[in-house]
Amino acid sequence: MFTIMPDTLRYILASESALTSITVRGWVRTRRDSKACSFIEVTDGSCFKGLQIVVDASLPCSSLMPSILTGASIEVDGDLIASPAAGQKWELQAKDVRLLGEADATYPLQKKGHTPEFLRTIAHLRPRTNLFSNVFRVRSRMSFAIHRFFQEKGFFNVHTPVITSSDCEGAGELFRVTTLKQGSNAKPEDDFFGRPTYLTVSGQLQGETFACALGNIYTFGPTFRAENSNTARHAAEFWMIEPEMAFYDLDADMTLAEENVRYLASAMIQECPEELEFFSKFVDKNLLSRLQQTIDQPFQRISYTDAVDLLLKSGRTFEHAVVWGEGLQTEHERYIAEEHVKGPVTIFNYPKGIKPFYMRQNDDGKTVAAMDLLVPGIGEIIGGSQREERLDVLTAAMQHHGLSEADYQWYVDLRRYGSVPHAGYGMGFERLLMFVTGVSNIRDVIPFARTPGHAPY
RNA sequence: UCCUGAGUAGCUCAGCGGUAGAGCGGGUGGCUGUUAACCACUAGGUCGUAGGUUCGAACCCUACCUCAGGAGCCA
Repeated sequence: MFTIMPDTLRYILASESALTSITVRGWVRTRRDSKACSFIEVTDGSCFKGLQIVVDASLPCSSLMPSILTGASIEVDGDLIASPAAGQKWELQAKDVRLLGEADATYPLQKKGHTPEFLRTIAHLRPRTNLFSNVFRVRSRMSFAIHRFFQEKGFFNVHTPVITSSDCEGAGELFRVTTLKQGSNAKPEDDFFGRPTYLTVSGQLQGETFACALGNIYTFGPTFRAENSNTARHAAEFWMIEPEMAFYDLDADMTLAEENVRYLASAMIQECPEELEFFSKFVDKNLLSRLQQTIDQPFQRISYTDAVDLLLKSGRTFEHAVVWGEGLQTEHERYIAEEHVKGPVTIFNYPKGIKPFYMRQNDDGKTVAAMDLLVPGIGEIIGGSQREERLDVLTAAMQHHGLSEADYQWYVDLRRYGSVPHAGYGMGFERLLMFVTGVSNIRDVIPFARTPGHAPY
């Protein structure tokens, strides 16, 4: 049907001059009729803006107008001319309009605002809305920016497995992967892989093996947690970026994490200006200033011990008591990021009792070289650590956590053969997207959200 | 999983013991280089589900389901 690749609206709307005899394809947003002509607003997804098409009532194709309802797909031949009316620079003076696919009155997306909750129930159609087309264009560009950030620094992208038999301890509940029939009493040895396997909760452990070979690596892929978490910030399937760097200590790790967040805030401003304008106007009025502040101001770093002190001295009464040795609660993190620092902040050197076995023990004997990067409004966006590279300390920690060395033999081998200091972190891609778009629910920044009890597509 | 709140027309909501309502969207007619156009008319509902209280329940009670906000777990 199409002999040439059609020009997108992104290209056409950026035109410096009028264009004759072009063809446009897209989906109808609205149609308004007047006596002499009809106005059709069309979008094709290539950019936020749509194109106004003017169909003269004298054209034969004007008889199609009653069937050109919101949601229909059309193809239009015409000339791109300067619009005589306010509201748009260009418009397409139609010569012929063809209806490609009609949409009747049952089309759920009307010419009016819809709630994100309703749009979640029609996840197959919501990318056609202003909000979601903007979100998913940003998602694509941020994904590319992440690869660019690491590739420009010479990092290698490693594809760690999705199916794994190792539990990255501390990361949460796992989804079991099996070919055994429900209710069968077959043993794990009879299963497809001859052992229990799961969907990965983190590529970190495998990432470490590649860092200890290629130097600096990163993973970027789907991650699965079977936690019964029902919040705006958790999904059972999400995408995570996990860099792992040989010869990095915690300080270098934190520096990279900060640079990473700053780079992506900058990419948002530079590469998604139309989308940013939309989000700043309709989603989060403070978005632009928050991104600008992220770029301009140095990130603060506060040790866990100092964080506990400042919380105790804040004069605030918190719902959960502030106790050294226990995790910081959401209200504590929010106070630090949103009221004390008023910007991104990294908390480091957490008590070892609340952190997993692989984090490097500090000389004080009480803390480990762990860090969390918190941003206002979202909380933890990055969590990382320097890894324990000393064989004896690692095996002792494993014993203390009740883990069998045999299960982690390959991981321990990294400390047995040419061990080096190394560090890494995990950044939640969806949380990053929430940060750069202002969208407040994780279900609205991932194409098809998987949350407890919900996987309809 | 816990706490709180909400489920009424395709969508957004009002009604809160006595005949089921509005705006948007759809249809019909009118007007207009219109901008989520405007004006008039019109069609459209087992009031989340199941029980209960009552002469009478969308409204009160109980259970369940779903969704949202907050909490925990974390990215």
